[in-house]
Amino acid sequence: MHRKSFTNMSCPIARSLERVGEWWSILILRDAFYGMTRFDEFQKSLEIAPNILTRRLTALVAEGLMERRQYLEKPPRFEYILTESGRAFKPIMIALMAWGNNHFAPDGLSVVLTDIETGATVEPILVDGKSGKKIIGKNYVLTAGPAAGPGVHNRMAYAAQKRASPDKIPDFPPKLMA
Amino acid sequence: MHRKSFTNMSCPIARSLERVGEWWSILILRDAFYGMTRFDEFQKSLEIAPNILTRRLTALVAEGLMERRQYLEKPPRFEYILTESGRAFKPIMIALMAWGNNHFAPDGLSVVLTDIETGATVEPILVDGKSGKKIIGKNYVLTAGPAAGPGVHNRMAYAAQKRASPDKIPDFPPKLMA
DNA sequence: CAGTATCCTGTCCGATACTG
DNA sequence: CAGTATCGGACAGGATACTG
Repeated sequence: MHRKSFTNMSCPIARSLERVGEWWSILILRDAFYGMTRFDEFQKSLEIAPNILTRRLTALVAEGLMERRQYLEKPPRFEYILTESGRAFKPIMIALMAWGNNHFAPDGLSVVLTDIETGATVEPILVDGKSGKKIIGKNYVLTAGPAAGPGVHNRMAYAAQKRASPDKIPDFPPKLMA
Repeated sequence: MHRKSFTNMSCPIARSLERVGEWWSILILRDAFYGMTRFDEFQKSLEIAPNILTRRLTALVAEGLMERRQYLEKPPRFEYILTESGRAFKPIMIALMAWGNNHFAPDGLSVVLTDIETGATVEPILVDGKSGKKIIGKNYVLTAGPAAGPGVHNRMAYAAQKRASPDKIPDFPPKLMA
């Protein structure tokens, strides 16, 4: 992160990113979620140098998050649209937004999530899709999944789980026991 | 992002980050969520150069995401613990994890979220805390909040909202109308 | 154990000029 | 409109040595 500051600091997402890392790509995705598709839309919005934008866009396409599609034969014109993986990034964007709004919004909220049917402002929270319970604080831990190797994270996750509920320890990953 | 590849590519979070940007800081936060607090825990886990770890840790403290606390008088020993803002980053981490799990997990899930009471694996989804409705796809848009300025995002958000529900347009931001 | 001190390298980015 | 071509600078990150 060697930009002095992100383009639009009144955006809570940008503010969030300012705290954690790098991220032209994410800002491009953000604009894509706003509905932008064309090179110069991104360029004007982000005030990014054209060569850099090309680079980021190319990378996003290579990573499968965006698709470059010709929408005009002559003159040849292209647009950049989100792929399914790209669209699936939206919850992260929303989570970043919520974080920025709740912790780094000195001047009030500059972006909110809106329910398109009711027009109501949404308060995004994470829940367990199965149980419907809110995911908060200490009730949930990151743990090793079926494909995990025997790393230090697994050991810590296993220990955390054991501390919390000794009788409910799952049987994976087998390697953990070794 | 000029590391060749992140330390542990079997971690879906790392895999996610690989797609979007930079991020030692996030990996440190990840480990903090796993329960790590000490310098050498982070160092061993991340295989990061000590000077870089110092730099990142210092930055995280400066940004208010972690706190450096002395836990031993002599010899002086310090630990790094998440602040409230730091803990609030967890949903983003979870969202990143879910994204990685759902879209970039060629070998199966290596990290999952676990309900500490029941031991069940959690399927994290975003919902509206007020209405309880799932936040998916096209039903929700990022829009300008009360503190927003008259930027292009506002115009696009406004347009999107108008397209979706012409009768439910909110009265903010006033500047938008100007 | 918990860092500090140097030096070096890579690359991400910024600025600018130019093209069909 | 949608980029490509060059050049330069800043800083994140890497390697290594050293300290109380």
